[in-house]
Amino acid sequence: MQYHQAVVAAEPLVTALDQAGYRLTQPRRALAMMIAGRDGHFTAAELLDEARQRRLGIGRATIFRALDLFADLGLLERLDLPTGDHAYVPCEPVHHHHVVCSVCGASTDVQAACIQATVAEIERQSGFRIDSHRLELYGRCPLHAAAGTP
Amino acid sequence: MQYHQAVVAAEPLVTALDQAGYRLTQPRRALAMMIAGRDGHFTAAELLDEARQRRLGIGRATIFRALDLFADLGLLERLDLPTGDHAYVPCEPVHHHHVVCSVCGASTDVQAACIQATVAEIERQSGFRIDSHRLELYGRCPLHAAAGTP
DNA sequence: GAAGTTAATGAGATGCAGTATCATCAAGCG
DNA sequence: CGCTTGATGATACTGCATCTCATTAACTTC
Repeated sequence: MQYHQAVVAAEPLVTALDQAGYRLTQPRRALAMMIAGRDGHFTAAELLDEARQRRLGIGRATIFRALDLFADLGLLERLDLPTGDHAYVPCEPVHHHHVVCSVCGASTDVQAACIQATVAEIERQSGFRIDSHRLELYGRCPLHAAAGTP
Repeated sequence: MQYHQAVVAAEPLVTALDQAGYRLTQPRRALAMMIAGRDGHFTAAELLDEARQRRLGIGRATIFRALDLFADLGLLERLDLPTGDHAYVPCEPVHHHHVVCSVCGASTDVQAACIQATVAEIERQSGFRIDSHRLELYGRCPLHAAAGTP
């Protein structure tokens, strides 16, 4: 059983496409449903598998295109797991960070306003002008916090 | 001209291999030199090119194995650029973060002790137990700070 | 310094993620 | 209904990374 985060409904994805002027095609609707049905992060390969198993007849290119599209619209974010895999996380289109459970893969978004101080400190330390940053956190969700204490 | 960070000497890489019980082979020495000669981050592909141009006769598998090895020993860290490319950065085996210049690719390490507070805040917010995190910062180094103000 | 042991190597094959191409299809519009 | 054009999917392709395995050479032992 996975740690439940609020399951994303499919409608926001579909309506966002509509509002941005993209066509609401069957493959896109199907992908929106598949994404909505997932907790936490998922990979393109997982969606490919699911689509194939369900005989939806959706091509690989379409899946990558749709993921790119959702990412452009800020509804998905692509993140890099420590394993080197690329995963996607459904999220709100505001700046935030991801916390990923290393046991079950559940993830959740967090706002970390206080990181601005850290960024400022780093600008001072390095002399760089920081434009953007990515903070990814790995740990164990409440249901797995007891497992394998490091 | 790139922003100069301290160029890493090859010896630490070589001695670390020795101390960890690995053999000091010619390809590994050559790669240590190549890595030491680079500022900032580099990709596996760049090392492959350099090895080929110099006719060192080092196989691609050897390069990837050596990079893995150095990464395991904590002498290199693999990081994911926003473009999706994988790069390696020579670094000290202590926890730190990387700042990467988006103009010239120069990078430098920073310690961000104050991030502990941020992590604690996120643990509280999310209920997760955080084991590790990665913070990657993108911006412009002192030499390119003026370029393309966003 | 020579011989033996075995980690390490390199060439090529293979796997796999992601992209490009392009003829066909269907969403939205009138 | 029919048109226009964005979207699709089959296929081929690219490029990074890994696997396999026979050969090589680094370290050990004597």
